[in-house]
Amino acid sequence: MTDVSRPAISPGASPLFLREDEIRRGIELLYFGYTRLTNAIDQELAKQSLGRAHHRALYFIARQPDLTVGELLKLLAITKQSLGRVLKELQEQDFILTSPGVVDRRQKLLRLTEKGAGLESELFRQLRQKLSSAYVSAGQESVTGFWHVLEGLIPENDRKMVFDLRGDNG
Amino acid sequence: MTDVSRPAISPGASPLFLREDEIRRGIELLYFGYTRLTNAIDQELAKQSLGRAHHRALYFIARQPDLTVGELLKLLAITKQSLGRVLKELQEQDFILTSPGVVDRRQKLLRLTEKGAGLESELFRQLRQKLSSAYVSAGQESVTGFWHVLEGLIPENDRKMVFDLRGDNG
DNA sequence: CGAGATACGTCAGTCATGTTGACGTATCTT
DNA sequence: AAGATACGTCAACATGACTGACGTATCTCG
Repeated sequence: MTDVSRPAISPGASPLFLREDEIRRGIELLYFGYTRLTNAIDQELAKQSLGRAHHRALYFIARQPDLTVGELLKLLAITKQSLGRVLKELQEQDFILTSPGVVDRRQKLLRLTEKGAGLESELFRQLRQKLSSAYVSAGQESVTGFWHVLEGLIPENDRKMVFDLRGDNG
Repeated sequence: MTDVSRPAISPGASPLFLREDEIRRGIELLYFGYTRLTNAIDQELAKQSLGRAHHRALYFIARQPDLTVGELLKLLAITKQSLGRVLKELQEQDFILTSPGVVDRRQKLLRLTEKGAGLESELFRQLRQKLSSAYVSAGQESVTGFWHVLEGLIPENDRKMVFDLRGDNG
């Protein structure tokens, strides 16, 4: 313990030894990065008189066609009343369509119309532009680090839900 | 072009060639990671009858004591009417105090009271818990990658503002 | 000095998105 | 047949954003 220039405990041994500034930097970058990414599509959404809430629904339905209302509720973590309004508006404007569940007829399966798929892919295109330029400027190794840290922010109980978005379809 | 199983151009050569799945993964992790991190302090805020908007103001004032209203407006990117309400409530509940600008008396300098500093540090403690456990589980190299990608999401024009939060004070 | 720009505040109305609570109906499970 | 589940819906309300208009104090500069 004669060398005071470094902690006796190796960096990263425990969360308690992380410097405050590293945490604040993460908080700030997450805040600005997230808001700037989502800003990227606000104009396009406004053209269709839609908001962020509509986009989130649209996104997950695109990601998992024939998603049920219950599954979407879990992903969005909002009340069914809130989601109901959003889905109603999306349906009225012909962005989504629904069908009764095949195995369980109480369920309602959600799917994009052609119009909905067109909008979603335009919105995705704009998000991809921003995100891939960030990926490219940071480099592939940074990208996997980016993923790993974010995965660590998701509580154990929610991880399966998030990971299940990948793999079982496109 | 006889091998359709891989693109002819090497991965990462240009943003256009990034696989859709890598982009969707980023969008989803950013969404879930960000919301789960911010969820971490909702209960504590509710105890004080405050919301997320109050926390954001509190956070930046803690980060840059004697911040002006105009600077805070740029950081938050909301209207002065919205911010006005938030600051008024924070002041009424004795979390912040203001003083006229020294060099320019039109300005209003914002600063935390002792009570405000206490609350901010408790909220920070909870955010740090979540974020440092993510940092530790991902490893230091992942953390720098995480930072680099997020920096790439912030438009050139905004970067100085974000980077200036560091360095000139704690 | 005086005109205009700037920093900040404020009144008034609106919108988007979330909440709680209560109830109704169809369908599935046992 | 009874109860659980999936979904819908009515009503009231909270939060945090917005636009537009206007007022005051202070600074800057010709």
